Amino acid sequence: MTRTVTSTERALAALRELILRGQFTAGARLGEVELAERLGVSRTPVREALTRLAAEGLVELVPNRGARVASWSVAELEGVFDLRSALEPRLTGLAVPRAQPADVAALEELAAEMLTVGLPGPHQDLDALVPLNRRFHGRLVVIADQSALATALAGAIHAPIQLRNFRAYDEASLRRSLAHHVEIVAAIRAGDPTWARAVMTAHIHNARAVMLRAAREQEAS
Amino acid sequence: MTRTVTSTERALAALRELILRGQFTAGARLGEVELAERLGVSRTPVREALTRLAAEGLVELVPNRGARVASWSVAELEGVFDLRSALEPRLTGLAVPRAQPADVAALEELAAEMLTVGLPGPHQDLDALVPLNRRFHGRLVVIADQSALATALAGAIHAPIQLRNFRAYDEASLRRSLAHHVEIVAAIRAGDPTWARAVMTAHIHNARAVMLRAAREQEAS
DNA sequence: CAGCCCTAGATTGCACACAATCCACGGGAC
DNA sequence: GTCCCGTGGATTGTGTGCAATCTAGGGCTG
Repeated sequence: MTRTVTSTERALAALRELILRGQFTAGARLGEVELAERLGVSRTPVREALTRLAAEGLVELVPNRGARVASWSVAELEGVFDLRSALEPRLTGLAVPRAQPADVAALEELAAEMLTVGLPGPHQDLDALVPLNRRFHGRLVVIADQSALATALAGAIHAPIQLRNFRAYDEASLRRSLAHHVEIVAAIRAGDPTWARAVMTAHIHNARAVMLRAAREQEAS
Repeated sequence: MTRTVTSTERALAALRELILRGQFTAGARLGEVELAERLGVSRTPVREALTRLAAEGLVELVPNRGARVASWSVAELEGVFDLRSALEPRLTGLAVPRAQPADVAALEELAAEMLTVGLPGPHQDLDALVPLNRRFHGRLVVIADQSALATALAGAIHAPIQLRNFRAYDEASLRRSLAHHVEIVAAIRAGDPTWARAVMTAHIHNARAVMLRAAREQEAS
């Protein structure tokens, strides 16, 4: 009894993955016919996928002029990180009392794996860090089980995709970021929401500093 | 040079207005053909309007089973108000230094008008309160000019539409709510973001208490 | 009589064709 | 040379028909 999946869903998932993986440069035009051919469906599901991605904030939709991959100015990025720092610590705090042992184990494994591929050494692979990071933060959202918060966050977490790799991080910031994940797991294991919230706040502000620096450099060029 | 509007936009605006005005009961089925006839367009723009409204959180979209007017459980409502109390005071604080004299005047007029139609007396008209309230909060969003925050809020502000009239308010709560609007304008005029944030926080928690009580009663029935 | 299957009607999902709109590129006027 | 305007090609917007899917109801089986 495999649930049949509609073309729209496939197009949506495929497109989101393409964008998140950075297959398009920020601001790149997304022609409907081109995407339709590339994904092997007609324009109709492509259009629907595009409007949904626009709602997620991944693409920008201009009437009569089609879709572009979303991009953010430095000012907008500041707003986005401001938002994240309001929402994500709160979400983390809510997740603490709800986390099951399986959740903690999963988070712990993700955090450990990120240490492996994130730190300098033979296993370093900064690109592998991106999906792991997404899964870590995504898991927290699932645990918290707050649909309103989740949808509100969805629009914000995708924002820094244009600086989507971790190459923007200097080594000190990267080590901090990886350590934060581990510490968040520790706080959850200890059942201490205040601790978890605090670390998440630091985590986001650390990322904010890195991203804004990178965005400023990029904007200056 | 009147900007031509697409059928989708008209359908979107019309549908949103219908839902917000409470022309449908919460959970009501929204058939595509029925809406298409009612709005005088084909199914295509209706479908697109529905997906966009789903993104706004006004309708729920189930694959192969169409659209329904969104509804919220008590638990979800709690989450929504939690979210609003995190975002809207912050937004209000950001709006304070940005408000122009014209903005303050507009807010003041709205607050005054709400007093007129809200308080018991010959001019009382609780239904007229709804759009005024929307305009007041919407104006604050415009003034703050924070697109990320605005989109995050958009999903939350529509939530209580099923209890969309102000009849759920007991008189004390209603008086408080109306007074809050006036006081927010005073705080903005004084250029005091802390004051504005505080009143907005109180405003939302006041609404939260009313709405949750109403929702519980409704759910119990 | 309860439960299951199967069919019929209704509804959504998708593709395609045509209409409306936009954008780039020349040609002309000043 | 610069600006304006018109035209052609490309792209998005919309209508419609058909396929896929769901839901309700009746008849069959145990």
